[in-house]
Amino acid sequence: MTQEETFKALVAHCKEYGFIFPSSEIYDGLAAVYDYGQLGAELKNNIKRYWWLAMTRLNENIVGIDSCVFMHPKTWVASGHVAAFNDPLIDNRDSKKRYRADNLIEEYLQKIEEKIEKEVAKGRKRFGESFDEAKFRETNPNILREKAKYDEVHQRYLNAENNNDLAEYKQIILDCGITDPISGTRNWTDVRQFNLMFSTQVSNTGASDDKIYLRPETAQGIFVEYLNVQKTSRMKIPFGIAQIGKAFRNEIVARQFIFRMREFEQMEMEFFCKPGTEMEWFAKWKENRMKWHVNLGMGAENYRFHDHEKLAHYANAATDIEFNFPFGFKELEGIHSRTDFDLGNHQRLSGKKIQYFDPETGETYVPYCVETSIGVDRMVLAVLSHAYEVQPLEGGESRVVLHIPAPVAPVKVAVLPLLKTDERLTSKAQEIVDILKYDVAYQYDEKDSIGRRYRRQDAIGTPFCVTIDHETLEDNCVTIRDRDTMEQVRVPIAEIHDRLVKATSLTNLLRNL
RNA sequence: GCGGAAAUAGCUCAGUUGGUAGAGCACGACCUUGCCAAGGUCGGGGUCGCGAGUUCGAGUCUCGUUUUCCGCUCCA
Repeated sequence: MTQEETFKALVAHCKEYGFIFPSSEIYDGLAAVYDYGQLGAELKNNIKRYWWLAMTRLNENIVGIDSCVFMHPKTWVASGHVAAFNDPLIDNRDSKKRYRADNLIEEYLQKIEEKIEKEVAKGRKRFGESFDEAKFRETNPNILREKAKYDEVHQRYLNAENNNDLAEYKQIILDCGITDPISGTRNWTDVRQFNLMFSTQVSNTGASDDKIYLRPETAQGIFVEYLNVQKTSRMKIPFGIAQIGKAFRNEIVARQFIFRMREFEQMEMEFFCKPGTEMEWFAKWKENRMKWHVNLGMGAENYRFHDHEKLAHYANAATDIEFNFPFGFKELEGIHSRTDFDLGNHQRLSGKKIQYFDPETGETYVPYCVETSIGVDRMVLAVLSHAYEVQPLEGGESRVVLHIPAPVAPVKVAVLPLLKTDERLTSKAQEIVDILKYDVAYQYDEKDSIGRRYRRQDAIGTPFCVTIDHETLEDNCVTIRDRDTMEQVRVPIAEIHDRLVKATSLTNLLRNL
């Protein structure tokens, strides 16, 4: 299978076995929205737990919070989201290219200015020393014509911008005869606003400006709670605040399964430090985060850093951790040095002092911030796409197996009586379930042949199968079958609890960090 | 958003020139079997994505629409 076919097979597999479903499928689905099923939810929760414990328990100076999707509208003015993502866009049907409508008009105006300057230059050449530029500009008919055109279009453009009048943008483009620089045609679509942020309104204010946004990132929840957390936790710089939560972005094109969804989940940590030390922390968190990823055991060669050359409006250093997805190396996590951009802007807009008094040096400053930001859904996709294998077996057969790292696998162990018709075996199996169920996610299965049951567990990534056979009744031992090697070992029932907990809990993963 | 392709049972698919919707797997019951997807019998499950149109008659032809995939585009 090609990588593309494998990816399609994975998507189908996720649906068939209850990991991930297209949302609202009975109504034909909703584009780029997916629901997590019974197994996907367990997998996702385990991944979140791994991150949360690695952040908040392994670092004494990091605490976790849970802030709301709804935030005061000024938040998004402070963060720069309102200003940065309101572009009116237009497509040319012939070249299939998309442009910012305002840029097209500005370029047109610029060309008029150039024409005027050209005319002025001509006049200067013609009249030489005696050239009166000011008078020439006021009297030359060519210039006056261009100037009038410029003023009219400019005024309409400003009005359109102020009123956010999309139809007027298009009318200006049509009236000015602006053509596509590539196709040279005027075959334009309507102008559309692609605002990144979803909005809704709170209805109890009665005001006309009661629009609020669904947060496009969880980070701002951390920034606006910075003062509360810093004071109540008695944290001293440097310290961090972690959060897991939903975020919403109205992507123009949301595709590639759960890689880019309009509703998604983030795990973000903002680490506050003294200005001037941010590059040290940036380097430390790069290393720390990469270690967290590689520690999952999916192969260090499948990760790489990608440093940003073009920096976002808030950053003075930025890198991505990319993962080798079936469709290539793509961003899995971002690590940004955000300076004091966010806290500084919140201080300015809220009028609240967001400053830290350093008791050791006696300095007062707005802390700098290093952010680690990872998409939970992308992490789920990384795990699933790495885990999926159609493995050839002896005799020309094959099995579909998910090599999910045991500590994040949705089901850790399957308890299987060899025969369902022998009550001694099924009751023994129930005893084993009772031993395991408080600490280990399990499935009990007595249906179909033992081989078929093993394959079913392989398909959902269960790392271990415990099988109860007739010998068990004699020697109180069971076999534990390994998902990846398909090998079996015989183990006393008294040992299985500790053995399985050790092999599947997050604890050992965390110990290696 | 533009262009191309696709949509039939839970899954993978077949369905002839337009003429009574099928297979395998899966699912349920029973029989047989028992360590890597065994066999048998019986059974449940589909307004053929949705909506119009053409036609005596549409899974099949036409148009629209939704969703998915691919390419472009976008992605603090």
